[in-house]
Amino acid sequence: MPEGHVTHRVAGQINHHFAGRPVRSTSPQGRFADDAAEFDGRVLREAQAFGKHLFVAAEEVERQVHIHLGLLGKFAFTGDLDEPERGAIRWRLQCEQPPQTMDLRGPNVCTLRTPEEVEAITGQLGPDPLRVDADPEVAYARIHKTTTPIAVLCMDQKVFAGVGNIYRAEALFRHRIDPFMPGKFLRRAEFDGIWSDFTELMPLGVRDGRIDTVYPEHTPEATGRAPRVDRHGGEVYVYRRAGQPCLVGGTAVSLKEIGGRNLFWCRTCQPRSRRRTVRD
DNA sequence: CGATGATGAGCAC
DNA sequence: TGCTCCTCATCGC
Repeated sequence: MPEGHVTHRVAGQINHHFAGRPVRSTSPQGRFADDAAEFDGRVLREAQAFGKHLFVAAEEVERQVHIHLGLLGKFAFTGDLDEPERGAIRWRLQCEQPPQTMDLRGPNVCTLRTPEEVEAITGQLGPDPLRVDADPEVAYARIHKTTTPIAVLCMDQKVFAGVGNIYRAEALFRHRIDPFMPGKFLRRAEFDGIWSDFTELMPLGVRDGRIDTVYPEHTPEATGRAPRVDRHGGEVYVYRRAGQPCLVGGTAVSLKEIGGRNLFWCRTCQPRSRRRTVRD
């Protein structure tokens, strides 16, 4: 479940359940065993998310656990200290009081990083809409000087940290932006719309644990349509709705692979723009 | 460039 | 039963 809202949500859960408490740290699967042992018996200090990257610090340990979920990684929290070791658990974190078990499976990255390495990783990232210190001007400057399509830029972690396939498709739809528009031709108002969508929608994703992007007038309750059924659970306009009617105009939603990822958009609501030569 | 791999839920067939 | 996938580093051509 890996867009930035998941990482930030998990950071909150780790802090809630483990921060300030001594932990058991193991790697039932074995691949993280030596590193996990460094945290074993320590007091957990803090988990922090930067985009899709998660860092966990413990007292008296210089290095931090660095986790990137990739496409498949998942966290599972339970209040059961005897939770069966089902599947390949890369990292298991437990505390006694109150009882809590956290299991991490299938991450792209799970390793210890020195403070210098942590800084190098976070320094590569663009502004994260879920962090209060995020500076959107950094993202605008990068978009403003390239001919790369805006749909690709929205997924570039050096432009927006934490944004993934769903939020990019939905933000572009909500602002009726042609996904193939070169970044340098994006209008300032369009950029502001994208950024404000990320800063409004992603915190809702952190809070609810699902991605909802439809305006009140397009919800199932407002229109009488059936709720969406998909693994991600949220109400969206175009993501993974290829061939189905657009919720606004009825046009079949389009799908095209671009940059190795599936892009969903509506050709009617997000028409190919007239040639643009001047930014405003 | 494209292929590969971490891994398992959810859904189509 | 099999395919997809909210990702991205790495490898080979």
